[in-house]
Amino acid sequence: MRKLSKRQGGKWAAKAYKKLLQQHCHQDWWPADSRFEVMVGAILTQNTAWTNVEKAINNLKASNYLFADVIADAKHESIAELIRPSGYFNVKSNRLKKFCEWYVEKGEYPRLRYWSTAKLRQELIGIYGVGHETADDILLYAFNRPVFVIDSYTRRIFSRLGVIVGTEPYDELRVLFESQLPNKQKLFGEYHALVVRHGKHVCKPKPNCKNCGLDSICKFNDKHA
DNA sequence: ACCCAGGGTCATA
DNA sequence: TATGACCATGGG
Repeated sequence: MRKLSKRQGGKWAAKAYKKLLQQHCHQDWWPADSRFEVMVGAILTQNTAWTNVEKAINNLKASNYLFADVIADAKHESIAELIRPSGYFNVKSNRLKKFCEWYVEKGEYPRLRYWSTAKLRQELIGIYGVGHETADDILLYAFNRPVFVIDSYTRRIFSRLGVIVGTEPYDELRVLFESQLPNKQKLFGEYHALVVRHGKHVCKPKPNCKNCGLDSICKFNDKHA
C-alpha cells in the first residue's frame, strides 16, 4: 500500500467516522454514574472484558468503596478481593490505590478541573499503572477534554485500512487523528466508542474481511493513494 | 481446549 | 527502540 500524500491523506479519519456512524448506532460512552467511576473503570478495564469490570465496580459500590479517600486508605487485600472479577486483581489493587492517593492529594476534581490537559496528562502518566491510553480515557471521559484515544482496536482497524502501519508510538497516532478532526470532546468520545464497537463486532482479530467493514474507506484509498 | 478482552511495567538486548 | 514475560478472570 502506497503512502498517502499530505493533500490526499488529510481526511480519512473524518470519513471513517461517518462510516462508523452509518454502520453502528450512537454509543454514548462512557457508561458510569460519576467521574470517579470513569477513572476507576479506566484502570480496571486494562486488557480486560468490560463485563468483568462491571462486576468489580458493582462489588466496590455494594461495599461503599467507590470513593477515592476510601480506596486510598483501604487495605490492599480488601480492594483485591472486591475487584477480583476484573482480573490482575493484585496488580490493579495496587494501581487503584496509587491513583486514588494522587487524586485525593491533588484535591480531586474540584481542583484538578482547572489544570491544563497537557499538565493533567503528564501527571497521570507519572502515576504507577496509568499509561497513555488509561490517561487519555480519564482525560476524555472524566475531565471532558478533547483527546483522541488510541487503543489496540484503533491500530487494528486503521492498519488494515492501510492508512497507518499500526506500530507507531502512541502520541504519534493520537496527534495524527487529532489533526484530522474538529477539536471537540463529544466527537472524540463518540469516535473512540465506535472504534471499540467496530473492533469487537466487525474488525476481529482473525477476520474474514480485508477491509475491516469500512469498504468505502478502502475505495477512498484505492482511488487517491 | 483455545482465544480474546476497552494495558502497563519491567528486564533485557 | 523493540521485543518478551508477567499479571488473572470470565465469556465465546
